[in-house]
Amino acid sequence: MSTSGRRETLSRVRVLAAAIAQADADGLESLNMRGLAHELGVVPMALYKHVANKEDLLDGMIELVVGEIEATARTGRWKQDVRARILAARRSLQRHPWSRAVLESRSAMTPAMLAYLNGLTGLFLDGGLSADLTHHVMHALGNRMWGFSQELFAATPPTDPSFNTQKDELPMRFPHLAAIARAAMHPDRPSQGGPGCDDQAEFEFALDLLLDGMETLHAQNWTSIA
Amino acid sequence: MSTSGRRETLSRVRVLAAAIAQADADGLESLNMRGLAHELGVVPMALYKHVANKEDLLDGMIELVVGEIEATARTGRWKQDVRARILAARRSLQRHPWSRAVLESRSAMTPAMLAYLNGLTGLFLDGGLSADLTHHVMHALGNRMWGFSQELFAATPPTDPSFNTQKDELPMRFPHLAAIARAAMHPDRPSQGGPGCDDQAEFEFALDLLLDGMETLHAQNWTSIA
DNA sequence: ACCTGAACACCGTTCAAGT
DNA sequence: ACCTGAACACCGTTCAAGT
Repeated sequence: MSTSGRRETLSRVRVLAAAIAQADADGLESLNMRGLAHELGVVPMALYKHVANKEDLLDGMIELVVGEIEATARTGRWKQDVRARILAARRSLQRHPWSRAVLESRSAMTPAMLAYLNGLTGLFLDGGLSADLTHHVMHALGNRMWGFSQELFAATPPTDPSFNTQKDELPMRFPHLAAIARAAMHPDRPSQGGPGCDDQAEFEFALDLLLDGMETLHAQNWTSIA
Repeated sequence: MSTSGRRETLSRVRVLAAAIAQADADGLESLNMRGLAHELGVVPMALYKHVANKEDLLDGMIELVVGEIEATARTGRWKQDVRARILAARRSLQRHPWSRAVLESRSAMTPAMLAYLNGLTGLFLDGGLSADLTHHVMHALGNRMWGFSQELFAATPPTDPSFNTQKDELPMRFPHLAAIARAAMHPDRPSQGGPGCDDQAEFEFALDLLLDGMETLHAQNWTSIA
């Protein structure tokens, strides 16, 4: 009952931190207001003093996580700096597997998100890219600017009811997929993200592909009003 | 009561079609089993004869929508063929604004998704790209292969409680974002997807950036075991 | 004025009672 | 055996009754 017990006084960041811990531990679908309140040793309604509702809770969680993205040191070479910054974002957000779904479900920007976007944009502009090109390459980066892999392609194939098929039949029906899956198997790589795929390597491949393309456009003095 | 009334006999595709219509009309969050049953003039439990549960319903909706992607004609030039196929996917999925969220929430592939992936992969392989490179470029395409814009960057800025700020203060806090927003304003473009952004143009810019980069790698006989 | 338990309005889905 | 209404086990959130 006393304030000196194991019960600390509630605050918004304490609520958000507990929510993050819960989502980290048991997944986003396990996060609910009642359980979160129980975890904090308070009655559910007590949470609503610190968050307006569940949407606000999710906004706050993202705000904290995005705010932790490391402001990487700058070398003056924009391509390297952008690369480092995005890989830093990836390190931060990968620690919270739920962050991708929550980020993508947000409809409004938070200050920390805007700050990250502003910083990334500044790296391009300071590198000499025009505002026009920078605007376009920011769009081209898309959600990859947060360091997410686009894991949909790597999702597991089967478990469909109408799929009453031996797994041996899959290569017959989808021979091209089988071919590239075989190619990915060849090297003895750590299997992660997909069958035989190195998720980090795939991410960096895609990022470098984009960055190199941007560099080429910049060198060509690309403009949208062609 | 008679089967000749306005009540047609229920089937899986009729359930799925009604669910798609509902999500198209009022958004994904408005889709629920009870309301869907009401719409179809049946009792909620009747749906469970045709879909195992709500997850299965969502799987089926995606299956139908992805199955409608046009199998575009082939010219023999892989870059052009991939471009056309992806823009066809975009046309199909853009008709259903909920499809992005549902697709990305799926953890297992459905047959129609595998068929689309297999077809797209085949365009690269038939174009002469190695299985190794094709595997990597499929990852690099990521969810853009479905034609989604990565709209997170274009989300609306404000509506944060701690953001007690005149909107005039935003350019001061995020000058780089203001600079590229100004650049996007310049031409008299149809505003869509973001402030002053042409969503379709941005999508094609990013797609072409990727395709051109892939072409360069292919010309260089790129391999992952460098 | 503040806190909080019960209650409300929803869900997806189970289950048992009816036919 | 099949269908279906009621019920169950959850939600997020409101609200009114306590202090």
